Amino acid sequence: MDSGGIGCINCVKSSEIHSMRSMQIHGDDIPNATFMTNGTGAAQLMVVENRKDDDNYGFERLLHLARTTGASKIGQLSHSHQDGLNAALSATDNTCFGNLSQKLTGSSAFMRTDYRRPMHGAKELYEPLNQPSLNFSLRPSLVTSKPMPHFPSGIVEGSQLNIRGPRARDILPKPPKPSPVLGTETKKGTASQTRVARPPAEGRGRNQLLPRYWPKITDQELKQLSGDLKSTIVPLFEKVLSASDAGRIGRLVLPKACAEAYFPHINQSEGIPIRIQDIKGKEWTFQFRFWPNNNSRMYVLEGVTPCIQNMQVQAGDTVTFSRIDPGDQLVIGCRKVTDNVDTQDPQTPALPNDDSPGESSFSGPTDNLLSNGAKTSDESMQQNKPASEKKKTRNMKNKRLLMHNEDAMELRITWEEAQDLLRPSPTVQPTIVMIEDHAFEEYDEPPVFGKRTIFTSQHSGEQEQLAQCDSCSKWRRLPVHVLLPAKWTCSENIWDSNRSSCSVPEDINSSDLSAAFRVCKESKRRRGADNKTSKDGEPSGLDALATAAVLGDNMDDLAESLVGATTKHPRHRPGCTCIVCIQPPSGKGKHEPTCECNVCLTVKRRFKTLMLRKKQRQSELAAELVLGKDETQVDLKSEDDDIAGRALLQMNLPESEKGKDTNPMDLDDGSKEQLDLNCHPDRENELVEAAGMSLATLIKNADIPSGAGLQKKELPSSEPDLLSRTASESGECIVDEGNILSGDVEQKNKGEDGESGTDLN
DNA sequence: CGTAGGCATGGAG
DNA sequence: ACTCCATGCCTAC
Repeated sequence: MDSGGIGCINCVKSSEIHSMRSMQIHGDDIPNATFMTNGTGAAQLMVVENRKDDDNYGFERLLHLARTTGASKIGQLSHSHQDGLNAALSATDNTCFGNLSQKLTGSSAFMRTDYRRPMHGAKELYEPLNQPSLNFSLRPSLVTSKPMPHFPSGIVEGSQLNIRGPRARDILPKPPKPSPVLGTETKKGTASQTRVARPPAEGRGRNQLLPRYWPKITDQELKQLSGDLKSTIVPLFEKVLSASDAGRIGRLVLPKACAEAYFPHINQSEGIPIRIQDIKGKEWTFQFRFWPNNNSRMYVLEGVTPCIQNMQVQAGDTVTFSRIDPGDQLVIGCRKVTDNVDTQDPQTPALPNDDSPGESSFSGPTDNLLSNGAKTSDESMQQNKPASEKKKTRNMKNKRLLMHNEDAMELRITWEEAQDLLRPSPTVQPTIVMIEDHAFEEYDEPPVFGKRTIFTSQHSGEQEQLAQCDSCSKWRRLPVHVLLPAKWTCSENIWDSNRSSCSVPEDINSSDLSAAFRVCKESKRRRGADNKTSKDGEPSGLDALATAAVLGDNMDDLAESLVGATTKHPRHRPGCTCIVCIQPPSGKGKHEPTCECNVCLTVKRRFKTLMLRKKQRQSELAAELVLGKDETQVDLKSEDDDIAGRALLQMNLPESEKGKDTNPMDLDDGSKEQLDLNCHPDRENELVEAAGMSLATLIKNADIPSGAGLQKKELPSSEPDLLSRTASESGECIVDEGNILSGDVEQKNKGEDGESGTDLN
């Protein structure tokens, strides 16, 4: 069960809870509920927190809810969430566990839903329960907005919310394979190259190992390694090297749980010498020891510098620890960041590399973060700052990067929009269960994520549906009742054989399309207006930008420049018209600040317009600046960030969204957004780099003095805020663009135009 | 003064 | 509230 559970249940059982995605729902009676998935789609939880420390009424309701709906388990969450989760997930019956009445106080209660469809590796646990899948449909009044990355995030009032368990499978990464045995081939004849987190091997307390330390060696690598060493290799754990690990001090901090699980037990702080082979069979001797630390221990391997240098790994790269089986011989290996671009565990913090020219969003080659005694770029950059600020900056950077990795998998979409994408089989009627005045829909079959389409009326008054081909991006008319899968192409247009090929021209003229977009947009706006309560009466940065976009220039020239789009970027779909894909062949990389290509001109022009409007607003806010200077500055710079982000973001919108009559920057208009469930963690870098312009460059070229609010160096690193604002204020979430907005502008600028950025301050 | 060793600190989870 | 751990920092050499 160990190996079976690791891919799923154990993900939840372990401290992976931190990487779970959550959404909060405020109910009338249930104070606060959180929906969670473990990132593999393996387990999903309905968590209801009891916010009143001295009140456990929530539990009784939960219990009732769980029993009524057939949830298999109900339990409580401790404050750390983990104990409760572990206990609850370990329970196999349908009862409560533990001392709930006592533990619930000041804590939480939760129930888990089970699904008819067994999750990966969880068969034993799930199937015997034989529970129907549970789908929660919450009344509009229950929902509020808090982003739930991974799963549709951001909740908009006024919508029914269906939470359907197995759905995650459609959009989440594939769960890890439960095959800890080395040399195991997953498919006949070929070893898998999929890099997955493997369950930890046997060892003391291995169940406590954080998944980020789980070895992520591919079957192929494993096979090769085993072959090279002519032994069976058991991957134990791995660690991304921190700057200090790779530093010349030569101390590699070992994760405590890993050290205790797989290294010899040591009683003395001085520890013991330990011999570890590298993958070439060369033997190294390190001192394995610990430092007392807060009644605990901190394990380090000392003297690793020669080995680190020999392997030519650096901060950000991963060192792996394995064991030769049988026996206790340890093997140290490595995996460099560049080998690993597409397979980085989203939870694994990668070290920053501001200068890397980016094929990877989280880190490229980390040449300047190094170990050989030279000042790293990081250090150099911070040289003149006081220590506290250095530290702060460093931590902010780490935090930001961590978020990038995690957010890479985020799906920025509102719950309301998610509703539109849910495609339960039309023949299946949900069972409505009323529990404490809350209506819950229950479906036997998992729903399917559908393609976003536009419903419109023809001149004859007949309703029709417009859908965009994922291959050629042409819009096709479809019968109104049609439910499309998430991916749909012209060839699947079985309703119109004349237009069932991408080669057939679009039969919808642009004005019709624009009109349809407009209708959708207005409809959505109306809904938004009904639901949204203005926070402060001030337009947000996003709104200001959208307004600016409306009042600013049109995008015709950009649209023109998009003709002849390429698909050179491997992550982008054919027909993608993002700034990367529309690059001229020679334009890979940089455009000079003086470049006058359409792309650059548009970026510059739009940015200039936006900055002018920004300036105008600043003067209007002058009085407020005097009154509450600091606070306003924070707001302003956030808005600047928004503006810059959106100016760049705009460049990445699909061509279809750059219609002449539609406002291409209006993120409120989700109707015309093609939901893209792919994540493009690398896209923000590409975007800016492809344009060859940093924010600072843009500002310069916009020829606008940086105002009081424009403090480029201090662009906020609080991406979640920005992102949640994007989600909640605009009511729209965009997968790719969410990343663009997530602070990489700053990184980018540091890398390409750091000095200018500083000057802007 | 430079460096290494060892512990302390504080952010993050 | 608590642990973990990256790294700061003090002290001895």
